[in-house]
Amino acid sequence: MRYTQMLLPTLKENPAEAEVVSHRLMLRAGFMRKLTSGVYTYLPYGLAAIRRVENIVREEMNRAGAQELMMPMVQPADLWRETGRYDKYGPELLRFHDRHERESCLGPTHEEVITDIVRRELHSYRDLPINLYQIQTKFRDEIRPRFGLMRGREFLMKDAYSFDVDDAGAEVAYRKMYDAYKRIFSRCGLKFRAVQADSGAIGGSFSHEFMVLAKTGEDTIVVCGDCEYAANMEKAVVKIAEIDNTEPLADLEKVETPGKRKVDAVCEFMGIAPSQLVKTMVYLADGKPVAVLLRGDREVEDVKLKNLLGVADVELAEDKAVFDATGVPTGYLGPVNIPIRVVADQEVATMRNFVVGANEKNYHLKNVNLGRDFEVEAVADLRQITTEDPCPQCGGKLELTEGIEVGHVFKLGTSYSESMKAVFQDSEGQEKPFVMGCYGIGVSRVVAAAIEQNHDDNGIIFPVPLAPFQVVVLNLGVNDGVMTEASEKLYRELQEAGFDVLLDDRDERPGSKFKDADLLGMPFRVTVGKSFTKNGTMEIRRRRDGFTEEAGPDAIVALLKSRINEELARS
RNA sequence: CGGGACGUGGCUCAGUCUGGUAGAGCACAGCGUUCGGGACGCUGGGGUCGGAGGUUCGAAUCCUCUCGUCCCGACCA
Repeated sequence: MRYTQMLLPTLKENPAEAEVVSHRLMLRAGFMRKLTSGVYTYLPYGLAAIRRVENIVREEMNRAGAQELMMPMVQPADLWRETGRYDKYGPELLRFHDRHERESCLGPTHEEVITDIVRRELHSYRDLPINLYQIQTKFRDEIRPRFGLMRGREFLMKDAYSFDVDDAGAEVAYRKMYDAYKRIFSRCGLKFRAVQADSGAIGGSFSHEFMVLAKTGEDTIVVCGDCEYAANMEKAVVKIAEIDNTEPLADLEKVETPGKRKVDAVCEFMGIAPSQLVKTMVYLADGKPVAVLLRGDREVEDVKLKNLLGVADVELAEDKAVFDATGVPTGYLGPVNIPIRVVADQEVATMRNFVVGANEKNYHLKNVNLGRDFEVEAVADLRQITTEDPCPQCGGKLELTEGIEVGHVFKLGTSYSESMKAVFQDSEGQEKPFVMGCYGIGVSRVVAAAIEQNHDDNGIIFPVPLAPFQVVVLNLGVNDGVMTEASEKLYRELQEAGFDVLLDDRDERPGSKFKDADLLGMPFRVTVGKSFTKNGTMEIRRRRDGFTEEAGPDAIVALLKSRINEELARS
């Protein structure tokens, strides 16, 4: 491609609307332009990057035995009513009426449509297993679109759906997709982890999120430096050391602690460590107060609490709500004779002779013990994991990192097939619902994530497999016949050698061309400039680290080829 | 939906408090010089100041309403 013929509008300045790196760089590098909130036009350069991801996804899906099809974006409400989701889905589902007043919606996902197709066309166990996928634009009317392509309302997604005769088959299908996803993200040159996700009511371990590791991620994840373990912060299992605490139980003692409400203040006043104190946090679980006990230096993990209590929502109670529920001001709460439900983090059960609030203003209790002085309704893992905790799988050292969810694999079971009466006959002639799985990849989000993970102050640094062009050739002498001829020749030769190459043939000053080349992030740059005039050599520069070398016109194609292969071999 | 900020030429912004005939830089067009890390000079084109209503002799500026965008939170995967 010639730069002079390409719509590639780069911006010198940061657009005011973009905050995060990928968003900023995608606008600056002429990837896309916004039409309205969360909705973008993909310009040629951005589309080319998306196509790279698409092709990798397509190849690996096909390799895994899935078949591509394409489903409609406009879907009838009745289909969604069959699964009850037309009402349940919420305002993210964009609903509208067509000219005949038929209720319709824009597909945010396609379980209903695919299940409809399969129930119409497949009737026998002989047709199974099958895995169908599409790469298509989805629309979700997000509450707050943000970060450009990271959370748009319209986005490109690959979604696959598997249908099997039984659970065992579905698990095989799941595993195949899990493996395919690992190949896909590896081929994209991304650093990622597959983390166990909450599989909700279905249970088991059949839901994984694929997270690209990058600072701007929307989720915090815990990864082990020594093994493969990775989990969402909310789900990370805290494994506490087995302590055989044989410290003798001491007598309960009431201590005056005037004005000491915060953990630190109480500890300092009493001369103890926060690890010897148990704090009492009052939460409203679906509006009803529950006290949560945990060690003074720990934090409650809301999701774990929510799951334990089996409620839809938990929130930390305001001071007033706490007082209304317990008659005690915050800061002096404790589990002894508290009038509300009490649950405790597992760690509390290993502690002895600890300090708690006395449920009386300006007093705390010393030498309190679970079982002797109070009882709790449940003991469970309720706190946030920390980097001091051991890896729950191998005991290794944990790290916290941010992650961007780019893929999700999920075993669905029979919930959709049952509600939509999608059945087949098994080998004994029995009617059975299909056992389903669904598998998504946010294609446009992968591009954003790749940029989040691969950039520097000057712009994007594309991994070779995702780069719209592997090479940019800068002709610094468009008005110089010799340089232009050499550039054109190189451009042709590189194309013939199978590269995607951009020839910067604009009549611009060298500085502008260098800046744009860096911004656009192609892995290699070849400059035909003054060193060519002087001694007949061209310069190859690697975007990633600035490594630069010179070669003559006869050697340059071969050299570039080997450098690119090196890059491909790195990941 | 709560909290905050902002809408002025294609882009980044000043001007708004204190009303008095719309500015800068970049980009664009022409000419000249320049040419290996976003050059310089001269000339030029381009703006219903998001929209509507109001106050006023006079509104980008003050008031009311409205539309849109971004950020934080809740929400979602």
